[in-house]
Amino acid sequence: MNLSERKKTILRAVVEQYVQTAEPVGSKTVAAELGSSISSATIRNEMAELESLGLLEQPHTSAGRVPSSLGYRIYVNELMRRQKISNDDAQLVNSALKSRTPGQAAELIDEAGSLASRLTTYPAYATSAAMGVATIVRFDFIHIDSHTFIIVTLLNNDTVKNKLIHLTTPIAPQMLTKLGAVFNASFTGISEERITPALITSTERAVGDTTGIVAVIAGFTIELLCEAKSVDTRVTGAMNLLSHPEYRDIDKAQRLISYLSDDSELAKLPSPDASGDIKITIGPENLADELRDSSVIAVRYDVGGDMQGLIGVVGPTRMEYSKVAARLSYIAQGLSVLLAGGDKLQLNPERKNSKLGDGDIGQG
Amino acid sequence: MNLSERKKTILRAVVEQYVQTAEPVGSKTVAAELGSSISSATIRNEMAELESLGLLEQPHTSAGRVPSSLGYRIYVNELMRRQKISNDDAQLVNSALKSRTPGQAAELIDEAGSLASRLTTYPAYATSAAMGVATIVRFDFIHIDSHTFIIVTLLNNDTVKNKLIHLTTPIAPQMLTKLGAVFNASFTGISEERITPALITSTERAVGDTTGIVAVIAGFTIELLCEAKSVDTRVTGAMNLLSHPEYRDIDKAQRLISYLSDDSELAKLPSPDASGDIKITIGPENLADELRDSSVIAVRYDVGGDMQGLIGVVGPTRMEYSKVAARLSYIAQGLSVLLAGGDKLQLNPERKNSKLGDGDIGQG
DNA sequence: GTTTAGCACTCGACGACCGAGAGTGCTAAT
DNA sequence: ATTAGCACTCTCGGTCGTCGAGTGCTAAAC
Repeated sequence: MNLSERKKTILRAVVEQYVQTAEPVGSKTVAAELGSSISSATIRNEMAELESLGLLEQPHTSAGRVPSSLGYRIYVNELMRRQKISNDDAQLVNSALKSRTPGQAAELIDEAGSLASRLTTYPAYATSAAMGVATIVRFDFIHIDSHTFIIVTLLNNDTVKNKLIHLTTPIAPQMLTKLGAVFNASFTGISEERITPALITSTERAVGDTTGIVAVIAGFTIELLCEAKSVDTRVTGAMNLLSHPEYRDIDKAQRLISYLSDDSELAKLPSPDASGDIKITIGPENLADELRDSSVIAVRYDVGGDMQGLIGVVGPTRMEYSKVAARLSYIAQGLSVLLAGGDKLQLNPERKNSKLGDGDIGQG
Repeated sequence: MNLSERKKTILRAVVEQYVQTAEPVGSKTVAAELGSSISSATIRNEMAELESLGLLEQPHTSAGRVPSSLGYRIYVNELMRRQKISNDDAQLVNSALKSRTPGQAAELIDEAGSLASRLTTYPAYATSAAMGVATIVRFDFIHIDSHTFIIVTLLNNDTVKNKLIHLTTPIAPQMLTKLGAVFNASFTGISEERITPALITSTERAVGDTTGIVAVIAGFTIELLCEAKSVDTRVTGAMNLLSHPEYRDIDKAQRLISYLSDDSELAKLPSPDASGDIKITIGPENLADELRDSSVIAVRYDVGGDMQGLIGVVGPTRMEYSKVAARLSYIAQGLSVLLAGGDKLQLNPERKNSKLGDGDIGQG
């Protein structure tokens, strides 16, 4: 959109003022804002033109102007000044993320979501990092007693999953050893859909299993791999909505909140194309009807390999886009570093209570 | 409280009517309700007496009556008719609880909380079953490669926890074996506070550890045991509040919601004394100021041994106490059965995809 | 003595009305 | 092209009066 420099200045002033006060802004206010280099009358003319261009709207005659969603779009694309996250907030993010024990990816992501919602005062959503293809790297079967053993599996994303199995019929330790050998030979490095009934039957024959234990372990494996592949989305701080005037209408707030609690809908939320990218969708740009007068800001974080996730917030179109974007990116960046950086344990004989990964996240 | 039969009938009618309509109920309405066996004038007199007894209140002259919290108390103690859960709802609970893979206690409890909130339309809270004393039954260390190994621990509540450790300095498989022997000898069967620095130092000396690896494993153990002992409370369906007229006032709703998001406050919520018991606290009976005009219904579930948990809902004093209590008990009962019933795996060569525990919950 | 019909009274809810104030668009002067 | 001035418009907040639900009281009926 080709706007005169003055129109841009005015549009920016209107947006920024409105974002702060949530009330239609009039020509006089803008004039004051702009240091009275131009009179309110001139601004009135300009604002009328901006309105006919579809960038501003009037709630009613004799009210000030409010940015239209197109207006916000122009603002976001061309007018917005990039903001840096404040030191205090950066500190907060760093310490919150680091307080989580590494290796607990899911919790780390939850924490990131909660941070996002606290730092922006909007509901936040975070999806767990999904991996392209999940496989098992290694199986171990730990014999506890004649009726009990533990399955321990190491996945290709460096997480360990286990399951305690109680049996009604006894199982011999030798059988477990045999199972271990066979599973490590045939079930490692393959994706979930390659664990076929045929594979299971042939494995049963190989170890001479007539009890169905092979099928149970295989079933557990499939479950694990599915779970590792699936993204699940968590929403935090939904009630933050209530503190914003556009959601004073309880029904409106409730509609949005219930939309946000629907996992299948959540999956359709906009997502940026590249890592670190910020995707902003404003009002009617959103596909979902429920988001027609809300905006969504999402950033992507990557975790080496082909794992990646999303973290974003939902709020009124009247949003501090710049601030929110800065904070989200910072959190996403921190997540990437912590998740990808690995949690190599630096042993240190001096210290008694070794704590993990003290690397800095580094500000962006 | 000694009330004439007629007063009881009237009080019950007022409570039940008010619970349904959320509007002050007048003498005429009660008369209609009671099949016009008594006139509205008589009821007016009775209601005036009930008011002077402190069981009813008038929002203002010339409005109908509303139960006072004392009124609700009498209703709950003496007047309420026990309700049974509907078949549909019982079905819903059964299938929802059973859909969770057993052994995942935390998820099961989450599901129970979510059920409670859906079935009652109020925010629900559920605490994980806490065990009196947590100890480790067994350690296993799985050697992956020279710099990596897995800690697998079996706790006395039959859960398995693991952690993947990446080292910057190599570790020999023999060392792991030695560690296994020592940890199983000295760190099993003891509670967290008995893992002292002295014990750690002596263990380090016993295995000849100069790298601090013993301290790391001990630290992990302490963390685990603390985690196992701690109860954590989850709240679900907080936004359900919004659909009830007493929380139309956004600020009021927000106050309560933010109260419910405070873990330390949550711990103070009322809890029943015995398993299966239902504890109902009405309005000002609640200790917390934020709950002064809300009611809390909580039921306890037990899981063998000394593990137990809580599941409850928070809502306006104008609550369908009977219905809510019935549903909560049913859910708690289901939880108890599923959690305590153990998840013995019945092997069955016929079936390919063995599923677990199909026992019925049984209606109560 | 208890119950009931009748009636005057009270008080909040709802809608109409009105003035104040903010902001606009237009016109004419700079 | 900009600006001062002005008439006009529309919302917001307050006041006022009506309406209706519900009460308490009194007196009659059972």
